[in-house]
Amino acid sequence: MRYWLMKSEPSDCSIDDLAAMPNQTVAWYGVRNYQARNFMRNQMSVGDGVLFYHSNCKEPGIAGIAKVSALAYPDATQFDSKSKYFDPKATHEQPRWFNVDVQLVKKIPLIPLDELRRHPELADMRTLQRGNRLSITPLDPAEWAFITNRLVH
DNA sequence: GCCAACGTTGGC
DNA sequence: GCCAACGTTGGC
Repeated sequence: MRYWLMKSEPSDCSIDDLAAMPNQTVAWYGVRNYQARNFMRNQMSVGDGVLFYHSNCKEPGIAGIAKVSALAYPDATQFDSKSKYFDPKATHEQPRWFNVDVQLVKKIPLIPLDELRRHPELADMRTLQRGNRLSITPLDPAEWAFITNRLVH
């Protein structure tokens, strides 16, 4: 059992969009960064905890709790020439990109980024580090516990 | 819209 | 394998 923070642009898929999906589940397609892909493909298990983070928006922060609901499988958009995520170098025999499914556990009152930054317990969180751009980052169990027990109201 | 930071690409 | 150029991310 591991814990993750996963960024989503609300203009693309917000917490409310996730809540409106069938089974409140979304395929986390479109990741085109090898480190983030490797986290999904090599390390994620069904049941892993996910903090659903709104990025690149007016109020960045944690918008909900979710979980991994399906192991990584080939990202369908890499084969779709009409998709902006199309990858001509990917084949069905040798897929390059993978995604897990993420299912909503609960929407929470937004925990803004500046609040996360105020807590010394979270000083080492990868997402808060200078220059970090990874859309998927692992969380320490202690960080997960602090956020879900202390910051979620 | 700016721009710092960082990943990727491709010529050599 | 180096590294400059370029593209993207994402907070502000």
